[in-house]
Formats: sequence, C-alpha cells, structure tokens
Amino acid sequence: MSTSRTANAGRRLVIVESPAKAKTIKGYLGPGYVVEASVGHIRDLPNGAAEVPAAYKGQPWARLGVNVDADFEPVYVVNSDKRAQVAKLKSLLADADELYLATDEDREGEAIAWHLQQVLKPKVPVRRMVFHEITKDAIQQAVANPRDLNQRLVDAQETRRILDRLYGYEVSPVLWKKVMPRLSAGRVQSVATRLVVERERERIAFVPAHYWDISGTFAQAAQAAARAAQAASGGDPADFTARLTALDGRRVATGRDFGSDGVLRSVRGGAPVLQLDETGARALAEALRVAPFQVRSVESKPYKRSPYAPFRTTTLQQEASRKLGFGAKRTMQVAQKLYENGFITYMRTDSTTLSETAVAAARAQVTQLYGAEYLPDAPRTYASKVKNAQEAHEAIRPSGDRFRTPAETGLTGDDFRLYELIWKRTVASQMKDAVGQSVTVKVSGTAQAGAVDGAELPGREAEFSATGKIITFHGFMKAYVEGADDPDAELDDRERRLPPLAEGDALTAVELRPEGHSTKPPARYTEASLVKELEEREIGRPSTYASIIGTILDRGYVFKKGTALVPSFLAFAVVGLLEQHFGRLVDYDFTAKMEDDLDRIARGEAESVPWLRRFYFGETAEPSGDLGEAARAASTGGVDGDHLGGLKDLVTDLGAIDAREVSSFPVGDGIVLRVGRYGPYVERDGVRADVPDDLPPDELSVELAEQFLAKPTGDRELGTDPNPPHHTIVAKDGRYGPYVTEVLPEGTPKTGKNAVKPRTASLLKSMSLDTVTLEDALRLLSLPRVVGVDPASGEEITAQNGKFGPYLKKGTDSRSLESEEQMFTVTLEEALALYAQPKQRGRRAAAPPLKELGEDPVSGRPVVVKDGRFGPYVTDGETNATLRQADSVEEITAERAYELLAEKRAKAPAKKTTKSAAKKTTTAKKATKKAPAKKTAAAKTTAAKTTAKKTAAKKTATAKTAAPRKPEPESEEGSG
DNA sequence: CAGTGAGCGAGCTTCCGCTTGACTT
Repeated sequence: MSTSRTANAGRRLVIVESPAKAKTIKGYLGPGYVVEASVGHIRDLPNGAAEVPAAYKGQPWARLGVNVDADFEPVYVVNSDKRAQVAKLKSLLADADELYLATDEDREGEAIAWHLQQVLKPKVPVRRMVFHEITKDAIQQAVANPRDLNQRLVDAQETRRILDRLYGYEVSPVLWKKVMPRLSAGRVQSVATRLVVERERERIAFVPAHYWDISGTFAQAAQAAARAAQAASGGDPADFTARLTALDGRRVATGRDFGSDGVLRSVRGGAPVLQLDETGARALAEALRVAPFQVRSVESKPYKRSPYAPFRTTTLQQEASRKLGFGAKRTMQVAQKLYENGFITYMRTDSTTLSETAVAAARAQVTQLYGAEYLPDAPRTYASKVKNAQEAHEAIRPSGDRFRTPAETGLTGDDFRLYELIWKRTVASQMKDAVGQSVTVKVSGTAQAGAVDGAELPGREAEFSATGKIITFHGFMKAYVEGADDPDAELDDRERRLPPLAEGDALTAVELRPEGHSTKPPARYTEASLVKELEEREIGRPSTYASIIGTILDRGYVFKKGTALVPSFLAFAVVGLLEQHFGRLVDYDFTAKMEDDLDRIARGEAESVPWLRRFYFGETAEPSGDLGEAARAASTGGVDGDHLGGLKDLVTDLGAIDAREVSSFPVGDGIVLRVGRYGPYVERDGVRADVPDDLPPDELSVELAEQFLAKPTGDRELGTDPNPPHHTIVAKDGRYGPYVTEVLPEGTPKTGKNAVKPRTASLLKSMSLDTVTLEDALRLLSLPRVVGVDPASGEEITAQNGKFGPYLKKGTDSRSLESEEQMFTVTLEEALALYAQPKQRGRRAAAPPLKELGEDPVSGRPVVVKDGRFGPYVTDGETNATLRQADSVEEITAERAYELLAEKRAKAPAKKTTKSAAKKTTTAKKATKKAPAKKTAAAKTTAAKTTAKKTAAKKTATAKTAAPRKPEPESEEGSG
C-alpha cells in the first residue's frame, strides 16, 4: 500500500462497485493501479431519526431527509456500514496521483461515482471510466478513454431517489394511521402487491364454465398389417388421438370460448359455437361408435424455433424456478457465489448481450460438442426486450474466454445445477434454429342416429382434429429447452408423431371418450411470474427483484402457498386504500412514466426541482413544459381552480379516508370481513369470529364464513358452571390477553336496555390459556370479591383485577394490591390499613434518579436520568426526553442530555419559532435568487433561464447545509 | 375481537437501489 512512487509512473486508484470485479480488473491493469471497490452506494438519505445529523433535527422535514421547503435539498449521510470502506478509500487516495471512478455505467453507477467524488474530495485529477464487459481489452480501452462525470444522469438518479423517499415516507404513515403500524407503501412494492391482489380479485369474480367434447383414438382401417409393421420398426405410431372440433359445421366450444363470467363469448367469424353438455357428448360418442371415419384433410406447415436469448436476471430467476424449483432469493444467492468464485459473469443485469469473447467461446463450444452443422454462419445477437434496460453489464454467462463445461468446474449441488443451466442456455443461444414440420389432420365421421335409443343428438357430422410435430433438425434444442410455467403446456421439444396419413384414408375409431372440462380461473403469480410481470412494466431493477418479493412477504401482504403468492386480506385493505385515495401512485404506468421523465432529465430536457415540486406540492404556476408525466400523475385532480393537488395535500388531509371502510369487505348474507389489528375476522350482527391469517381470500365463501361464526375461534371450553344458570365457561385470547368468560344462551340481548353482559376475567399471570382449569375460571369469575364494609363510611370494599393489576375499590377511591393472590385473601383489616395510607401518586415518584447530570444551561434546572414506562429518559423537571437508540444510561454525558432536552424543546412548543424560521429562510433564498441575476447584468441572458436560476438556488441551499452538493457547472463561473 | 380504578417523558415504524459480509440458526 505504501510502496514508493516511481518518478514517471504515477499511482492510480480505480474504484469499482464490486469487490469481485476489483479482483479481476486488478489482473488486467497490472502495477501502477490500485483497484478497490466502493461496495455499492456509499451514501444515502438518512434512514430514520437516528441517522439525521444533529443540525437538521427539529426541522419539520428532518423525518424525510429531504428539505422539501428548499428545492428538495437532500441530506446525505455515509451509511454506518460503509464508513470503514470509505476510510479505506480515503487512505488509498492519499497515496494516489489520479483517481478513476469506474462504477457501472448506468444511472445508479453514475451517482455512486458522484458521491465518491463528494465524499473523498480528491485533490488529484479525477476521471470517469466505463466498460460493459470485463476483458483485458475492454478494461485497457476504458482506462485509455476516460470521460467526465455526467451530471445530468446524476440529477436523474437523485430525482428518483427523492421521489421514492417522499412516496415511501409520506404514504407509509397514512397506513399506520388508517390500517396498522409498521406497514409500508412504495412505488415498487405497492404496485407489486396490487398486481397480486388484482389477480385474486379476478379469481374471486371468476365463474367457471363447464363443457364437454370427445377425445377419439383412430387407426387406419385397411392397413392393420402395415400398421403393426411400422409400429414394430419404431417409426411412426399406429394410431393417434384427435379431439372433436366441429359438429355439423359448427365449431365445438373449448375453454377459450368462455369469458371469466362463465358465459360463452360472442362468436368470432360468424359461425355460432356449439357448447356440448354431458348428455349430448355421451349420446354423440355412442352414435359415432360404429361410424366409418375418413381423413378429410392433411395440412403440413414448416416448423421453426429459434433459441432463447442468454440469461438476464429475471429470465434466470424464472428458469431456475421452473427447472430447479429455486425461489428468487435462492437463485441470487447461488449466482452470487458463482460470480464471486469466478464461474459466471455478473448476475444482476438487464442485458442479453454477449461480449465478443463470449460469443467466440460459445461458438467454439458448439462446434466442439455438437458439430459444425449446429453452428449458424453468423453469431446471433439479441436485442434487449427490456424497455428501461440500462445495460451496464453483459448477459449472465459462464465467465472467461473459454467456457468450462459443468463437469470441468468441479461444482456440486445447487452451484452445479445453476451453472449448468447458465452454461446450456449460453451455448444454445449461439446454435441454429430447430426446424421440422407441423401437421394438422382433420378426420370426419357421421353419427348413426339409429344407434342410440331415443337420445337426441346434438349433431351428426363430426369433425376431429389432431396436430403432430416432427422435428427434422433439433438445432439448439439439443442443448437447451425452456421450461413452462403451466405444467400442462406442451414443451417445445416434444415431438408428437402422427401416422403417415393421406386425404381420403379410411379410419376406424378405436376408442371415443366423452370428456368434461371446466374453465379455470387465472393462475396466481409465483415469485418468478411476478418478477416477469414487474420487469415488463419497467418496475424494479435487477438488484431488487428478489427483495421486492421479500418485502411484500415480510409486510404480510402476501404469503406463499406452495410456489403461489397469495395476497392476505391485509393486502386487500391496503391496496384498496391506495387505489381509492392514491390512485395515480399505484397506477401500473406510474414507474414507466417516471422513467420517461428521468430520461428527459438525464438528457437535459427537464429539470429535477420543478418536477419534484409538482409531484409533491401539486401543480403551480410553473411553466408546464418541463413537467413530466409521473409528476403530473401524482396530482389529484382539481382542488381549487387549476391547482392540482400533490402528494403533500393527499397525506395531510386524511379526513376523507374512512379507516373502517377500507378494512371492510362484504362477504354476503350480512357478513362482513374486516381486517383488524389482530388479523382478519368476520362479523355479522356484532358476532365476530377469527379468520385464519393464511386463508386464501378466494376461498372465503358465505358458507365458510358461517362456519367461522358458528364457532368463534380461540375458545377453549373449560366446562359448565356448577351454579345456575349453568353457563358454559370458555377461555379466550382477547386484545388484553387471555381471559375466561361465560357463554350466554342464544337470543340473549347484547345491546339495548335489557342487555346482559357475560362475566369476564383476565387470567392471572401464573395461568396460561392452555392449562387454565374450570376451577381457576370459577375463582376468577367470582371477582370482584367483597372484602367487607368500611365502618367509617359504610361503603363496601371490593377486591378485583383491572388494567393496572389487582386493586381495592371503595366507591371511587382505589388502592393497588401487591399481588394477584391478595384479591382472594386480603382481609378487611389489611384493606383498611391500605386505605389509611395516602394514594400512591405516580409509581415512579419515589424512585431515585438513575444519574444526576448537573444543571441544564438553558433552564438552569438540575438534569437527571430516570427510568420510565418507555425506558430511561432525561428530565430537567419540565422537559423530558427519552434516550435514543445510540444512548445508554451508563455512557450518557451531561452534554448529550442537554442536547436531547434542547432538541425536545425545539420540537413541541416551538411551533411558532419553526414557522417564522422557515419563512425567513424562504425570504432569504428569494433574495439571493434575484440578486445575482441583477448584479451580473446577465439579465439579458435570461435566455439561459431556468438552468441558471436553479443553480443559483442550489448554491444558496448548499451554503446552508453541511452535506456537500454537486460541483457547479463550469459555465456558471463565466455567466456569474 | 372483554371490561376496567391513577397517572406518569415517547419514539419509532416506512421507501428504492447499489453492493457484501458479519452475524446467528
């Protein structure tokens, strides 16, 4: 590290994103270059209150980490887990004469490079170097041809980051208030959840249709001998299966002819479609049994199939799921390991492009393993199918300029299987098409009406149809065939051979089987199919697909049933709320529109601040030219006049959001499903019953809900009260914990004047729901116990259990008891003794302070640390402040205590102060904004307009904040 | 989602995208 510098060869520090990449590149650059990784982003907006720098605490926007009142100035902090790496980079830079920022060439990579520059503050020349494949040539080329940092691209990334923060950190709290705490909403996860919910809605609304057809096995009538010979020779089959497709010229309905409502769709092309029922199908099969059949037509078409593109992240996840049964997370973990150990290229990519060396390696391997006839003349190239692809990397492929065969790798288990998949797919992508013939045969026969007694035939002229496929050259299929999501789907490589048939051939029906079918609701998403859907909609990035699934699972929005993703009722409530009140934010096109706008910012055709302003504050008098679709999309529609509300308005006035309504779903028959804090339950006329958390919503029928209601869940019958009226005693788990209660007979009025309430009692701490006995329950239900009468006042004293534990009660006067057992044992004398003492006001009042920290410089009052309900806190007797996560009673200093108190004072009562301060800031900013424009006399260059304005504003903001901002554009010096 | 007799300092949750370990099971 501290090797001496030679006179003419300076030391260059090259920073890439990934350590594995650093290792490889080091080998290509040789001495004179130190290659180190940033290990991803090094700075970000503060995560929560704990990470907000002290200078911004108390600001109304501190929670967001973005100063929404000053042009959305972001606060950046070096993530705690990156501090060590940043320190390392700084020390390496100290020994370097030149800095190469070699982060990925995409929006995020450009931003990482900018953050590196801001944090490392290099005093040596800085160059931006980019490459898309890691080969010696490419790296050396890149080093020789550096460019400058693309500030617009950095702006686009920052805009994306801020939008996501505002969306996530403003909308999530709405869910905490209206649904339950700890929930979350975000640009990506909320749409992912919505997709799953909508699919479930489709399934719920789905009405299956039932239809019948006939499957027939046919053989050539006159050629029994020849047939047998052919079969024996292992060539074509002797018979074949065909399905009834038409009757009297009318097409027979198949699943595709029905809508999701179970109704036969109106017919395409004029001819009405015939829906066969069971009776008709059986009668027809019977009437066809003895009929002669003949081949009506044989149609042959050439078949061709091209190989699939090499893997990118999503297709790898899909295929690993289909073929290896891996979840997205497991796939990525295994791939990461393969990448780090040098077996494959980078696994988080949206590109299907292979480098030239990779193409050469694949082609060499095709020739070697399959022969030259499998190699196309020219290399195959694959255009990206991903609309917002950033293509910073190659496709996922075996690494190196000569691919190791799976056997050569020495890999085992999951590693081997995933490598083999990647290897096969890559090699196959450079092979020839598979070609062959696909054949359609139509067979006709006439039903013999007389053959069936009495039954009415749905028709007489029957037409059967069969398709076959013969692959004459397998091409890439020799190496690789893609799996199917639908297990019933036919695989591409499967040949279906038909006997050699000619028009007019006579056939006999070996068997005719009437078959009933039902249409099926759309299948639920799997991890892989959801990821595919998200990618198609340009939502999420390769590095996040697996974690998106993780997030919606963690939040309880979806759960897995086998491989299927099933939405919870909670997800229905959350998605419903978002659709009704934040409709445009969960619009499926929101992200795609945002991407368009970010592209415009990256091209310099739009600006970040007005775009964010419109998204957050709504439409203003800003010229609309540079405002994008997504920002507009967030606006809610006319609030007053032509002002369109932004996100802030939406989250400020929550009066219109009826929490009860968003959590309620009618089941039918007066039953309502509600999502409560403790999970879903059904309710009818005040009777409630738990619904299992993992009940798929499409399985909740009225019947099932009735079942739940008939036997409210969580009850454990303990027995019958031996005393009249002999109610059943049950133990339940309630919102205040486990308790026992009695079951009142049906028809007992629960509300109104004559309402009868059952006795209830919480279990003692020594009891548990599983072990509580009838005796325990009866003892508990005997409370409150009359201890005696106060001779002084004549008032009755009772002992009972309450929310603060056991206590005595005399009229409105109460005293806490020491133990639960005392409720049953305390005597009148002891009770009177307790009442003789004054009430203990404030349980903590007597507790001595944990620590004394001198006098507060502001209030001049002594500061102490105390222990309270919410843990330790500091107080000066007037202001209280809970210790933060980073603080401890042992380590806290007096200075820190004063700081906490000052922060607290600044927050609550200082509303007025904050406001006026904010006002001042705004005024000051406006002033500075105008001033330079006047001073520079460049007023005529207002043609240079908004850009200059924005820069000036940003500059002002920069001066106020500790976090360094972007370098000013060079042109600014000249104009200013 | 039961029903209740005081009175006491809340603070935190959450987003999306880049990257790996360092942990524990």
